[in-house]
Amino acid sequence: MPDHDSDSFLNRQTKRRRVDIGVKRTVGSTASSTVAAVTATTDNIARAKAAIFSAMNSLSSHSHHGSDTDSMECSVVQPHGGPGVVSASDNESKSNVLRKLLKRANSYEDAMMPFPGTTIISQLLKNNMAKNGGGHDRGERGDRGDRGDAGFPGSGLSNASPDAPQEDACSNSSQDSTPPECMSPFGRPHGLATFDIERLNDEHMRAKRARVENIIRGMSHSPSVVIPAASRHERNHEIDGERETELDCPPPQSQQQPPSSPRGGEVCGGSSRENKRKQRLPQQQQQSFTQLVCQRKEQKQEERRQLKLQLEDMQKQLRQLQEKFFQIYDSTDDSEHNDLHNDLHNDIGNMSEDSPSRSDAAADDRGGDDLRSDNEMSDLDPGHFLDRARALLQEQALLADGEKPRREGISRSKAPGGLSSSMHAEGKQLAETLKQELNSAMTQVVDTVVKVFAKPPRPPPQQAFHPLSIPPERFPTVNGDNPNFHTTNPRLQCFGDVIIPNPLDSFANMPGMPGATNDQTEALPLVVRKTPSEHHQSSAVGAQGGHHHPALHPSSLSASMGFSPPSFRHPFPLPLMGYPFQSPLGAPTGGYPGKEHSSPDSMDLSRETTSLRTKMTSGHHLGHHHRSCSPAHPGSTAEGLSLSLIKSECGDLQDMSDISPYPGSNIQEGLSPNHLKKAKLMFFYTRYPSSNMLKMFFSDVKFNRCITSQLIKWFSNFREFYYIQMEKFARQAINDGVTGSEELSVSRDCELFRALNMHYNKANDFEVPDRFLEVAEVTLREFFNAIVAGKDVDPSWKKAIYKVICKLDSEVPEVFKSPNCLQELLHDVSQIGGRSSILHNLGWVP
DNA sequence: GTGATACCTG
DNA sequence: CAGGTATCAC
Repeated sequence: MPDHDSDSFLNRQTKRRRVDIGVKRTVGSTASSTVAAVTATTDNIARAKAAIFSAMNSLSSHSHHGSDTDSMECSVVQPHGGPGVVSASDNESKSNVLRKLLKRANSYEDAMMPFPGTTIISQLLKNNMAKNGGGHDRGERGDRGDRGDAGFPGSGLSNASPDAPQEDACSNSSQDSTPPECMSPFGRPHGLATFDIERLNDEHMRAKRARVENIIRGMSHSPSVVIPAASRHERNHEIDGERETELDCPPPQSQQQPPSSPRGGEVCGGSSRENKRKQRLPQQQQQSFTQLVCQRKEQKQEERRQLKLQLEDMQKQLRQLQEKFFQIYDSTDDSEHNDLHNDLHNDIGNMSEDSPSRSDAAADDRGGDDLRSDNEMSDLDPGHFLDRARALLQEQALLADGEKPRREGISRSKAPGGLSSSMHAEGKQLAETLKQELNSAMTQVVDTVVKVFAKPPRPPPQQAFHPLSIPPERFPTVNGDNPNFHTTNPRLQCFGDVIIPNPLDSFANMPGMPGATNDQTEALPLVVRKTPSEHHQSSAVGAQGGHHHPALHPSSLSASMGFSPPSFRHPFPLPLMGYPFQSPLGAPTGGYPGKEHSSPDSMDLSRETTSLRTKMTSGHHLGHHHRSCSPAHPGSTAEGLSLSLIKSECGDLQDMSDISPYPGSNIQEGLSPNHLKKAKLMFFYTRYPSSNMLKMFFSDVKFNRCITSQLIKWFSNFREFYYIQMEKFARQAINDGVTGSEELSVSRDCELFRALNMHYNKANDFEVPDRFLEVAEVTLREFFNAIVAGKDVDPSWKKAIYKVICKLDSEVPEVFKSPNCLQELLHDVSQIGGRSSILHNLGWVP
């Protein structure tokens, strides 16, 4: 609304300005121009309509213009001297009415507008007034007249009116600061007796004159006359616009005048021009004066016709409205109908009166009605009253805008009063019926709305858990895992997660999850779990079991292994997160002091989770445990409510698409210590893994930007340490007197290797591939040579080495692709104890 | 502008 | 190991 208002306001202003300007330009065009202008602006139209509507009445019935009216009109009217405008003829009366109406419109506009009399209407009025008053003075004079209400000095239309006057006018205008509010000056034609026609003629003439002058001016731009426009003040702008301005300010002027600028802007751009114009005008005017007058008359008549038509139109509409109004009552109660009818007629009759007086009259009538209505009201059922009011409102709604205002007021006021006691009973029934209907309608609407709101966010409760309950068949797994075990297709889950169900719903539904396995039952709704068999299948390598939630599956291998497969999703989605939560795991068994993160900030959470993870790792390597960072969170609630998942973190929905290609495995929200360990081991094979590779080998992690970045960062850090060690040992070798890189070698016994192994394979439970030793040796030599060559002076001297090393990456054994690779590898080592088995798994053993 | 990387710092 | 920043390539 505000915008609209402001806009409208601006528009109005603009329009107004424009109009004003237009007036000035055309000046003389008055009637026609005015009409056009009026039609041009919707606002004006609306007002005009209202005015006309009221005027309509006056025209049809009485044409008396109460002095009150004038007084009411204040700014505009008063100046005129109200009574002054006595209508001698029908035409005159009409014109007066219109004038009043227009005045009103003006008053409205004035209030809004910076400039008082700028409105077209006001100008029109002025013109009319001017005619009456001076009938003859040229526009210029009129202007002056404005300044001095009393003045109206130069009534002489005298075309010839000399320049002096004109100039004066300018100066005067500037001097006279006729309050803009009062455009009336014009309006207040002294010669009230003069006929509208005359006035119109005058106006037309002036307008035409002005136009002609403008044209002439434009054509004959005589430089000779240049008068300093020292005194021009725009307050006159109105005047100028109509008269002097018209004359003085040529089109250019109008152009120059900034619409927005207040009067000042209105000042004719070039005083010189004005002067010129003024001087010339007289001549010009004389020439075409006759023609102008004729045209003016015609225009005016046309305008009147149009206005009449409009009024008639409105009257028709009013009748229609009345009919409708009565119909309503007819349907309800005849007796009342009559009353209402009468009332309405009375009102209408009042309306027909002059608008101003009408309003008063209406008020009076209303007073009477009110009294009556009050009495009746006491008997009236409130509901009844409301119903009636509603009906009326509806009716009104159907009607055209312009006219309604009045009617509404009337009808409303009457409505109550109109209700008769007889109607009371029936009315009650009607009211009841309406109430019921309304209630039912409202109920439906509410239900609909509720449904709409409830559904979108996430499918009803059950849907929320769909991932779990949906039959496998419907969601074929990508990796070909046994569908039966894949109730939790990662991808599906992800999508499902996107929509966050209402926590309450989730809880509510939890118990009844259909088709939920035992795990599921225990588990949280969103938790995705695999059955033991599923776990095995899910892993490429096969073998690991442990995807179960520790609590649920304490015996799972995972528990024993450092790696716990993540299979559990957080049941409670955080409302703010647009993302699903997979709770990584099981750590949750409550083993972790983990914190619950209710914080919506996913980013922070992610970091936090990571940190926690890291800490946890270092702190306690919970044997089983959490693979994902989020692990910590779940902890607080045994249920695994791990809000931690919240961490969907960085997770952009986009990232969802990055989900690992291996749906078979459970996807975790974050990286766990085990992932770190795995990454370290992978470093023995690849120093520069691509993001795709990482996704491949960390298929159990839901990849998103954060995860990817983190993994990359891990490897970056690994490299950093690696190269630091290489440089360190290279320099050490140099210091030790090593002369050639050939002398350098990296063996499992060397200090360098131990340092590296300690860093990447602290537990030393992993057999470092020989290939790594080779790469390490190459790297060491590169550093050695570079340093020896003094390349280290170059800040980027290591880049060359990096290039070499990055090409030495070897393939990472498939086993690493398994989420449970650590379990497998370590398990084999620890449980089986056979290194050979591990090597075998890694493919290192033939 | 973004992502990847290197480098530095804590 | 993570955070931050700078650089480079796309």
